Amino acid sequence: MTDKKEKILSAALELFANDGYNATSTSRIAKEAGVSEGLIFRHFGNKKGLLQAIMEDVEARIGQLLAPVIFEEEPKKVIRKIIELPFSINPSEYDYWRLQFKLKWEQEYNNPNKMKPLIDKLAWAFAELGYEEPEKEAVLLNQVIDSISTEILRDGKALQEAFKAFLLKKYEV
Amino acid sequence: MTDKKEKILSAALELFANDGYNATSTSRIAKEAGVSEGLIFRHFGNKKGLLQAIMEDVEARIGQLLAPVIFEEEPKKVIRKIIELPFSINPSEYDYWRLQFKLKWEQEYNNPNKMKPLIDKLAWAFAELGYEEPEKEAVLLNQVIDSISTEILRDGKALQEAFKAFLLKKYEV
Amino acid sequence: MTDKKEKILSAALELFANDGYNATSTSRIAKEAGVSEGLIFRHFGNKKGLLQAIMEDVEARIGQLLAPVIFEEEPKKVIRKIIELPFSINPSEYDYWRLQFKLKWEQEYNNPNKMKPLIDKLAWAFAELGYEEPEKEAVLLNQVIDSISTEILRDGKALQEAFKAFLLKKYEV
Amino acid sequence: MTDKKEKILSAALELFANDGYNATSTSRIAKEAGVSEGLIFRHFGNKKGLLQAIMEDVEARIGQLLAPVIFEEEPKKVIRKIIELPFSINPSEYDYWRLQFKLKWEQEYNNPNKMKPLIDKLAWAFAELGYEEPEKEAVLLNQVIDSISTEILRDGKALQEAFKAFLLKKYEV
DNA sequence: TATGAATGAGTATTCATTCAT
DNA sequence: GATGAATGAATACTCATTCAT
Repeated sequence: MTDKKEKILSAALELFANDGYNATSTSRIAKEAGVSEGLIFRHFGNKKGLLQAIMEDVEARIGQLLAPVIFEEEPKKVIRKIIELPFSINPSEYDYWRLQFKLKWEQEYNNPNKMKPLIDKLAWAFAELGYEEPEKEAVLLNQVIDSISTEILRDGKALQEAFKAFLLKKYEV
Repeated sequence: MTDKKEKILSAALELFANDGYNATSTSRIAKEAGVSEGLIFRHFGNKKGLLQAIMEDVEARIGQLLAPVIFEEEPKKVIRKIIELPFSINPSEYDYWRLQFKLKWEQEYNNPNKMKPLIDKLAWAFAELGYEEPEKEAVLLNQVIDSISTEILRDGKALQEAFKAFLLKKYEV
Repeated sequence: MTDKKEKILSAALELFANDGYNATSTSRIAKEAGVSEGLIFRHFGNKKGLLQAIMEDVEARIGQLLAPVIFEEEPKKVIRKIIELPFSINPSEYDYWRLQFKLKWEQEYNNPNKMKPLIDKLAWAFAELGYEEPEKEAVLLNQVIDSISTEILRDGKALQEAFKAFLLKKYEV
Repeated sequence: MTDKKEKILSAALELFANDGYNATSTSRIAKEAGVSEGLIFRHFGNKKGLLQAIMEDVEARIGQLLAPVIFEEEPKKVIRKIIELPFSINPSEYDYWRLQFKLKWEQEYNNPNKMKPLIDKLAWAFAELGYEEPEKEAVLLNQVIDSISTEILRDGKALQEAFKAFLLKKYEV
């Protein structure tokens, strides 16, 4: 991948994540990336193609983040790791996540199955631990994690630290 | 309020809620409302003014929806009512809520204090019921409600009904 | 029809006729018409719509030009009038005709039936005059007229005047 | 001439002939020719240079096609051969001719003298055969041939075959 | 109040062309 | 000879907004 292509990707990620896809013009991306506007289209075909290229990165990163949870074998640790998940995101990667969350509301890019393996793993863990309705417990915890992530991405992680402790205690993990 | 002004408001609400604020042009709003484009500006000054007018409606409706919870005096009923909240939204009002949730991600329009009275009431209820960390429990439940609302607005309420029962049981309300 | 709409039509006609449809940009049309570029699209939707509006004018004019021939009742006069046809076009209308001829080569706009009534009338005249193969004679003369028109539109009518006399004599009309 | 240079020429010929010079982008030519866009400019300097190179080919082919007429010594055969001319074009060469005819309307490339030797030869033949106004007869027949060619290139030769017989008979050749 | 003509700045995208390799 | 990255100007078209009526 050429230098300029990467510059386009990172400028676009930042702008899409902060201002939204529709509110970001290709001309601003080009300016921010220090690149001619035409180059965006040579590399990505059109604006949507640029977004898709970024989303591939996003999905790769989600995979990386989820891996340690998916491959954890001890039920309690599974739950602990999930609760810690939103806090373990490197702030330098917040833009990826912010974009991911923003796109939830644009049908075209919403992929609810992305979190499926995580929920399945959670359900397994709750079952192991003898919870009565493990699938529902899994969905519930996933929702909480989702909300916490949203808030961290919007307002930073400081406010939520206390909440993490609360959850770890509640789930006894 | 004149007939045409109302038509503009309802056309704009629908379009903003479904396609997003930026992706909706004033010309489409005018067309959908069966009104000249100029009239939008006569009534609301500019596009942002139109959004603000709609958001005032949205906030009024949130108030109406929250009132029965806020004024409930029995702790268990407070919690039950909150859990039932997202299911009690009339589908004809989904657009208001969808818009509200979409704008969460556009800083300018995000007002995190909107839910403050609800969380306070919840905290009070949990305290009454002897929970150890009532404020955190309140935040937790609010987050879950938030997630469920998101999913209902996106995919309809059918899928979530089972989950409601699960929560009511979990909180013993 | 508003003043500015007409100005757009006449600027576009001139430019399309001289430089061709593809080689004429909407921005140049706007400049030539003394009008904002956006107005072209408000009035005609898109560039093709503008061309179509012009072509409707063109066809109306063709109709007007052919009428005296179509309604002529005397065979010899039919032929004479057709031969005189290309010379009777008002130079102020050359742009309409030039455009018409240019578009012959763009499938989308080529309508070979436009001349059908003329050829039919010619065939009738030749039949009346006892020609052996009146339909073919009609096609032949139509072709000659077509060629002459082409040349007049390109180089002016002076050069072709002598040729008109030649044809009138040849057909004894 | 290298392989790739020829591929560019033939791709460009096809596209220019069918879509027109202006409507054909260098990038499409490159794609069609299976060649990098830069190579077009290496070989032909610019887009116009490419067109000129093609037009040289076109003119060579016109020369070849006219030769048998020009060198014919028997007047009747001259006329017969000219009438047969548009039918004797190999369909694999239609693109050359189509382009030639299309460019007639773009002043820059219109060369009305290209047909001069043919018209002169025709005039000579008509004079030999005792026609009263041989030059005018020559121009007339040339025009007819021109029209027939146009139609053959647009719609194929089948429709015009009957017309050829008619002309041969009319001119008694 | 309401319209519809009009605008100027902006949008995504395409184009012919250059240049280092 | 050939490529592919890169550009700057242009292209068709859209947008929010103004204004005379």
